Amino acid sequence: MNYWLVKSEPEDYSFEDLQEDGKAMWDGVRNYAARNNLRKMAKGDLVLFYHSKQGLEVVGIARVCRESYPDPTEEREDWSVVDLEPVKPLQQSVTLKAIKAEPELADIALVKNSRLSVMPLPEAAFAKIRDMGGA
DNA sequence: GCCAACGTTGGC
DNA sequence: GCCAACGTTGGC
Repeated sequence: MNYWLVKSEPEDYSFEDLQEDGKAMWDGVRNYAARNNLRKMAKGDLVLFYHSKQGLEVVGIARVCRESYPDPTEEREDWSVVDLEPVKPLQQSVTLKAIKAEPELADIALVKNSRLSVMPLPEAAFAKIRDMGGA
């Protein structure tokens, strides 16, 4: 089991949207590092859902319900998608500020590389943020 | 709205 | 293969 974090602008697609939809095809990733991370996801892996731009906080937990497959909206280029389903929202969202205030989270990509939209998380970091969120 | 950080493109 | 120019992301 691996752990991940994905970003989405809530104006574009929020965790609430994922809950309403029941599942979502995670398309639109156009960054090779992020794509390669998508491709390493396995069914059942857990994913923290982060709201970028507005919110700047981890708001919920999702799960990979379909492993990576070629992006059906893209015919010419080699991009990938996965399907995600909601697991549950955090009781309280965990802000970027709170994450940055935790020394043990100082090395995660969310802090180190603010532009990466799909990133792996060490299990300990996943557990820490989940616990901070009361889930 | 600004701009730093990062990734990509393309000329050489 | 290098690197300057450009475009995009996302925190502030």
